[in-house]
Amino acid sequence: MPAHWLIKSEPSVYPFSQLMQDGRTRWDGVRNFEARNNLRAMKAGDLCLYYHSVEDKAVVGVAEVVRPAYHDPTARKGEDWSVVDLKPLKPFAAPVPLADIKATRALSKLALLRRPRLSVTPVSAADFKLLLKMGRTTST
DNA sequence: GCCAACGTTGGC
DNA sequence: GCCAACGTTGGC
Repeated sequence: MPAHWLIKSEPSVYPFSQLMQDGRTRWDGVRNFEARNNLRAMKAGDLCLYYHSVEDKAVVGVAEVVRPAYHDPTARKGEDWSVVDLKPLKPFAAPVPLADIKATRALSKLALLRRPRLSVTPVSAADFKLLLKMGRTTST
């Protein structure tokens, strides 16, 4: 059973469409201890909801972890940060806006709502499934 | 080890 | 563009 996560990116920095074009990317630049620890808990095959912060404020797709955590080559010398490699899986047929997530009682425990500044958060299997459904994206 | 100051994030 | 929230840093 793969675990589920939600990762955030500002679309002006690295949108999901760019991940689609690239086919694969190194998820670098995470500089928060808790987010880093979440990255380190990821396994190949885990599924990540891709959330666009700031400009879109919507979940826009699903990505898959293709390489588990390794040292972030963009970290300053001596600093201990991690990255994973991701590939795009599916764009949402209907992006799910933050406002809809907030309006959905069943999602009230979602870490995105409770820890809005954390860039890598775990998602329960049930919440993941519901968000896929809200995004009208059936299979991964 | 506490806590004030600072920087960053991200919703509004 | 503003500002609240919060993680991090550094002086004491």
